[in-house]
Amino acid sequence: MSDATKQQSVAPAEMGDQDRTPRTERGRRTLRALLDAAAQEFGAKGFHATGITDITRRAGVALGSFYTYFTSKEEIFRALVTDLSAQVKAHVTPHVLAAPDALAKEQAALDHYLDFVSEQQLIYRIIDEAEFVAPDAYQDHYRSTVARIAARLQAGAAAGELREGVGEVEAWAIAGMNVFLGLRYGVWGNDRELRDVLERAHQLVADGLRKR
Amino acid sequence: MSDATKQQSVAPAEMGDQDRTPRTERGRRTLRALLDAAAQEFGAKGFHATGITDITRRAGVALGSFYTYFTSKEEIFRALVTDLSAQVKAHVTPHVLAAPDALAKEQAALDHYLDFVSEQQLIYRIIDEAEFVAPDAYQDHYRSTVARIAARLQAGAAAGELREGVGEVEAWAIAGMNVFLGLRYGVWGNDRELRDVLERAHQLVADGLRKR
DNA sequence: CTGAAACATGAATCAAGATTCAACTTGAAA
DNA sequence: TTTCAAGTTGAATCTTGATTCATGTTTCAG
Repeated sequence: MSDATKQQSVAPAEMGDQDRTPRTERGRRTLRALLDAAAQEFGAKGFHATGITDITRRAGVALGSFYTYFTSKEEIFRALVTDLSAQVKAHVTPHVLAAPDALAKEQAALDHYLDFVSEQQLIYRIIDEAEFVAPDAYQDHYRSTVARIAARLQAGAAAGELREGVGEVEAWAIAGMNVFLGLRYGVWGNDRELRDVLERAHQLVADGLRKR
Repeated sequence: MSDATKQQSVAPAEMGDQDRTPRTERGRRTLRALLDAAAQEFGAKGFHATGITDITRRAGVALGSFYTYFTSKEEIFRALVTDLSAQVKAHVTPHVLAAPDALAKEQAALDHYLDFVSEQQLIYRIIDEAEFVAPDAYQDHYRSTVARIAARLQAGAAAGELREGVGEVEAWAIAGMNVFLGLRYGVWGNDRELRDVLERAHQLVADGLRKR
């Protein structure tokens, strides 16, 4: 519960009006409790089905306190998306950096992405629902994710490990592949071994479908 | 407007209660108008932001008439998802059948899927939102879509055109790829030439990323 | 110790919008 | 023609739940 939103610096929360950043230790604790509770509730029931009261109840906080930290339900959702996006990145990046070559990097990325999704199952759905609740946050997430993939691919090509000319389109394709595999085998069902999924996907990315 | 939901046989609409299938020509016309209007409204504003009144207003029908045909907002949404799912299939299948070999079939599938998405932009988002509004309809859609892809791949392998052993996992990967490319280049922006996207994606699926 | 400034509280307010319903029309079968 | 099932109508009802606010309680700098 208290690790859904670990070391986050959270939202600026300045929105034209008052500055809602907590000034006290007590305040920071409450804010954290609200974010963690919101992650659980939104993750389990979705944006529209969860009420502010659900969030405050789970956080062990009075209804009115919510508005000390957020101006609306959308605002906390948006903060959560930003935070989760950073978490995915933080979870995956070190393993990518540690991988020896371009193809291994893509495999590592998928591997630890599947990891994260499997662990965070419900919570991960928040990012997907953002497509409808906070489209800009959703686009930011995927645009920056894909930008990182594309940069890796180009570096790999420059190093002579990948075909010349790979770039943005290939990056979107890989991102889509990863997301669907995560949804199907990480969230919907744990039937098939993730290791098997990983190997098959990687073979596809590396060498395609054609018989040789 | 009147072609978003062309020759559909629409929903059974029997749900434990009365049979709401129209018995008159007039009734069938109204039902059609409601479905078309709903597709427009849901597509443009999303499920929660569109009211029943928005739908009936656009359909040129009184509020109460809605409940002659549907028991709830969710029900019409579900009917729409089922219908759109069938439309995508209908749009893509003939071209797949016409393609000469396994790889060409996958290319044709992506090609005409991108087509459909580009044409139907907003409307297509309905299927995506179903992940949260009608999860079972969403799963049905993708499970059956993927089943078709997997069957094609297996047939291709049997014909000696594809690697041995390709199947479900590869099919999910391809589906994810297609969906993301459709979202990025079909819905979000028409910047890059779809032909270029198509070629790059196909090369990836056929031969992978590795330098040879 | 003391008094703002921060923070907490939850009943009351308010708006939106889904659903119901009783009265009215239409159209085609008899 | 007549009649009735099918279809139409929109004002009224009902729920739900987000947001406000007036009133307490805590914290901490000085």
